[in-house]
Amino acid sequence: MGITKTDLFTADQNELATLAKALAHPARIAILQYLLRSKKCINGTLVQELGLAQATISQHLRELKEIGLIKGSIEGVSVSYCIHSEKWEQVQGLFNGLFDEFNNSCESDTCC
Amino acid sequence: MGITKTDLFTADQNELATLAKALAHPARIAILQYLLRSKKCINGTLVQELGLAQATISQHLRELKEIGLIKGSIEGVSVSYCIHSEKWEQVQGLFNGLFDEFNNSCESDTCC
DNA sequence: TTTATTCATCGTAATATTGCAATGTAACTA
DNA sequence: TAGTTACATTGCAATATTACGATGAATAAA
Repeated sequence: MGITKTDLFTADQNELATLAKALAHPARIAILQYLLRSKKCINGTLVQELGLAQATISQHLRELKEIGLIKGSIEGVSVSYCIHSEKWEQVQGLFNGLFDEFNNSCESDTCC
Repeated sequence: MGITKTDLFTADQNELATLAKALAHPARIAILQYLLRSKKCINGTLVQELGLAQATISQHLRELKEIGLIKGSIEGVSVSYCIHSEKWEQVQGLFNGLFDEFNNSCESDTCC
């Protein structure tokens, strides 16, 4: 049915899945990496950088913005995007929470 | 067109996106957490635990297996799944690589 | 051998995602 | 004001995902 049954899961599970979905496209990974390295970016630069159409980039930027991973501020004619630090730290925390469950349960003893 | 232009991106970007996609569903997060906590699991238990149909769970398990995050071994009538440790560590490494770019570039100075 | 159990696979319906051309909108410029 | 620039939004086509009933395959028990 193409619709996820979110009511079956915990808030954390849904949040983690939603964040993972935001990262689940190489263009969005590339945008985030570009942002992390150059502090900020604009749509036009990314069109040159990534080779996708302007409309497509804009759509990916909107997704990242809706999730809260990035924020954009108008600078004259163009829009400057940058990482949303607080959210980014929260994301790191959630993923590390998952990874820690592995490190705490599996690394020491022989599981499977 | 519903098809990702993977050729525009690096291997790492595509790999990270593919892994994120595997985590981009709360049922798969729940399965992984259950596995991390109880070392192993079988389809039937997850049906009870998650409340999704058996066919649906099987499909999610297959996705996780195809990516390499888990592995399954036949135990009589049932199939026992468990975390694939090596792959899991690799995943951790890739995500941490992304997170580190943030920690190295943003945390110290005032970016945006 | 028949029956039950457990999981995988198939087929299908509903919905979501990806990508882009075309168009809309807001701000700067002459 | 008219034109230009930089993005956003809309509308659409192609493809992917999610979910589940029905069915298939393999093992164990009677």
